[in-house]
This record gives sequence, structure tokens and C-alpha cells, in this order.
Amino acid sequence: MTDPSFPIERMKTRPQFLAAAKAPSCARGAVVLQARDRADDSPVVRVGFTATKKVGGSVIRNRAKRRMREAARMLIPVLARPGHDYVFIARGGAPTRPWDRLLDDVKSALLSLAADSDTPARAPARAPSPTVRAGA
RNA sequence: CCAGACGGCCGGGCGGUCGCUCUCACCUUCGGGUGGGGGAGGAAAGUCCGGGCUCCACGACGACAUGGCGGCGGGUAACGCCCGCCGGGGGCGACCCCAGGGAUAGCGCCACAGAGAGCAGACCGCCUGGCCCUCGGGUCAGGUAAGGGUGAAAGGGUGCGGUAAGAGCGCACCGCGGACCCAGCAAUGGGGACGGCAUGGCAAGCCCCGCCAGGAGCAAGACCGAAUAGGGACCACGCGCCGGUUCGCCGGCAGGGCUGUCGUAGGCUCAGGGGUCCGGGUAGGUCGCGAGAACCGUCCAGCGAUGGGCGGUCCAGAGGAAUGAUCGCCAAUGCCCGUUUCGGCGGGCGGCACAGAACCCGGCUUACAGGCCGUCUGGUUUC
RNA sequence: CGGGGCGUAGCGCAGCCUGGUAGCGCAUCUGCUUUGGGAGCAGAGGGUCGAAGGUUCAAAUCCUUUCGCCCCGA
Repeated sequence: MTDPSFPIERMKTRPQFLAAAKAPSCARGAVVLQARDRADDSPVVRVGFTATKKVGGSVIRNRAKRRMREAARMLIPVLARPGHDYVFIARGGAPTRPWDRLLDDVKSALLSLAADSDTPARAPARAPSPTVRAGA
């Protein structure tokens, strides 16, 4: 394993997932990835996995989560940003997609979200719209 | 060889690389690390039954209500499960299916059609008699359930006798009921004097009879136990001044805060905070949690389900939920191409069932690509 | 884990208990009315009663199994 400069934890509770659901997301191939900057002082990276009943039965759902977990184990220490929460959501092809394609999906989603987070337009000091929002 | 019936079993294997979890041993800078070992199923599923276990309730027994079960005998911890037998139905057969007690305990229902549908019923017919008559028939009073027609079902069936025509009216056979006899533990089967047909169906309609059942469920239950806010006890400081006091407080004056600010007046309000400890208890954690109605082999009893003896084995314990990801080879099957001495051989593609323990067992039901073994039945060919 | 309910026409519902004819409203179609539309009036079409099996002469209804959806309790 590469040397991670931050500890990695697993997200388990419903409020954690709900908070991440409001964050920017990125769909690539068989997975949807959500990334949320917790904006606290901790550098911990938290990772969560989920698969809905729409994907399939319990065997299919658990296989999808195992494959996403394996992909996260390989890519998160390299590509994640400290202090962020990541949620992997399985889509229909997650259990059957070729393995290197699945890795490409996750890698490209992680890079895309990281680039999006670096854009200054996403900063909170964005200028308000001059039309309606006077003071909120 | 083909078609089929029944019973049982498997439902990938091996090897790299990287991981997860439990356990044991060692090391440790107490964070962890290294090595060995274990790590999903026949249905783990649906949650349809029966138990273990835990808590609650409860003098004992009985009755009632409600729910379930229902041929007989056996097996079992128990069952609505299993085995054997009986009865009924289906199949040429091996074999399969059946909620299979009671309809003279009572209530209820049997639509439509049809004359009549439940102590039945004369529409068309058939027969007898009276009257009328154009001798074809009509009408009236009776008899009659053999025939037509309706229906799921028409109150035994066939034949002969009998009769005005008919009718269990009589007889024979069959069916039904049946005292009694025989076989069997029993369900039931065989025989059967006699009866002379009285007794239609539905109880997966109410019901009757017999049997069974207290309720809830591991989120049961037990233990440990933060932060915050309540509760209680103790400690020291504080609790303005004056007066009264039944020691709870009361009155007056003074003080702080609020009433936007300042002054005045008025109103409201405050009179304590700190430390230590205790108790309940939330989040959370630990236990419950796997050596048992266990599995494997073998012997004995039994037709069998099953029971017993002996020997051996230890066989998952997670917690948003581990038991995996990926790569290669092989097995097996399908398709295509080439070749063939029609047995095969070589190459390519594809390489796949249903499905994931959540306290644990015994069953049932449902899902399931492909394959293997055994026994039996029917047919065909050859010897 | 336990308990309860629902599935009937395109949609929302009756009918089931007590078995024999599947009905109501909206929607659709046709005609009338109007200059035209809407509204109104008259009429018509449309349903494997979630699926399979059983009981019965006969099942949407009764029984069993199964599929899907919803709600509640701890």
C-alpha cells in the first residue's frame, strides 16, 4: 500500500450519508461518486458505499459494494483530498463491468471532483446575483 | 437404444498477486507486526408450522371464548412433518394424487332454466270414464313418474312379469341399508339373515364430535456506562442593613439587570455560583453467541420413518454487516470451421443456475444452468 | 422479528362477509346543441377481477401456495 498522509475511516450512519448527498457528485460509467469537504480541522478521509434495491438482490448489491470497496482501497490513498467525505453509489453495471473499466470510472470521477473543488467559482465568497437576492 | 417413473448426490478444481474477519503462538516502541489454523447454503430465501432459550403473567384443576388440526397405526422433543397400511381417483405400467370425521343434532343455501329443486312434481304425453261432435277430435273428472323436454342434480339401475296405462306392485341380478359371523391392534375387508328403497348435494357455509394451544419475542434479556440536562447528599465561601419570626419566611431601606440613551418617577425581575460524591439513565460498549435433538464411519433392531451401541472429529461468528477482488490453466457443456478410417481429432468463440449466515435447531413451501449414480416400468432392435 | 391491509376498465373506487347479473364517477369515442370551443343532453366501447392449484354443478367471492405494493409496533 502506498503511504497515505491521512487516516481513512468508514462512514456508517444515515446522517453522514445525507450530508454527503448534498455535496457535488459525478457519474462515471457504473458508479456515482459524491465528495464533500467537511471544512473542519481533521484531515480524516471518510468513505461510504451504498447500493439501492434497484441494482438487484442482496447478492448483487453486496458484490457491487465489494468491488467498489476494492477500487477505493487502491485509489483513495492516492487521489483523495484530506478532510473530505466520499460516497460510492452503485449503478446497474457495477457488478458486471470489466475491472479495469471500473477502476477508470472511479479514477476519472475522483480527478474530476478534485478539479471541480479547485475552481475558484466554487468558493463561498462568490458574488451574489444582482437581480433578486438583495440580502439573504 | 428410445420414452418414462422413483430415490439419492454434486452444483466447479488448482495455482499466483493484493485484501477482510475470528482464533492460537511469538514479538512489541502497546499504535501494532509476523507466522499457523478456521471462514456461507441446499435452499442460508419465503417466514407457513413445530421446538429450544429468554422475559412477562399465573394457586391447582376444569369450563367458556378464539384459533388450528382431522382415515388408522407408528416415529419424534414436538409438529399441520415423516413412515407403513386402509379407502377413493388417475395411468398400459413403474408409479402418482387426495383437508380422507359427522348431512336421521340443528340452521342455512341450491341462481337461471324447468310443470316440479326437498315430508317433490302432471307442461307435452299415456290410460279409463262422462258429455259434445263435422268421427279427425274437443272438453270435464280421475289414474299414471314408462317416454319427451329443462337442469350440475328429477327420490335406485337393467330385464321379465304384471296392468286400462303404469308404478319395488311382484320377482331375478346389481346397487343401498343392515342385526350378526369371520380376519385384523385399528382404519377396513369378506360373508350375510332381513329390509323392499325409506337415506340428493354443499360442512375449504354456520355448526356438531374428538384432539392441541397462556402471551411476547435475541431490537428477548443481563451487565458496564460518557457528554449534556434534571434528581439527591456533603464541603467551604457567599447569603447587604434594621426589625419581627412558628426558622418556612415576612415588612421597610439599600444594591444589580431589563424597560433604546441620560435625569427623575414607575413597573418587572434577580439574590448565589463553585467543588466532590451518589442514584436513575441516553449514546455507546460487553455478554447472550454456538459441543449439539451436531457431523463422519461402522454394527445391531425394524418393511420403513427411526432408535440404540461402539469408534472418531470440532465444523463461520460478522455488525451499514467479513467469508472477497483480479489474473492464468484445466475440467465440463453449447455453437462454428477444417479434417475423418464416421470412433474421433485439431482450431476459434463462449465459458453461464438459484442465491449470502444475522440466536439456534426439526420440517414445509418456493427458486435453481448443467451434471452424476442407483432401482424399476413400457416399447424397439439384435443374439 | 412480529402484526395488519391492498391488488377489479386508462385513473380512483364499489361488489367478496351471505358463491350464480362484474357496477359507480372521471376519462375515451359517436351524435345532438353552439358561429366555434367549453359546459350540458343522449348513446356506445373498454375488464386474463395480480398468478397457479383445489373445494363446488358453478369462484372476483371460499381454501392453499405464490408475486408485487403499502402501513404499523419493538
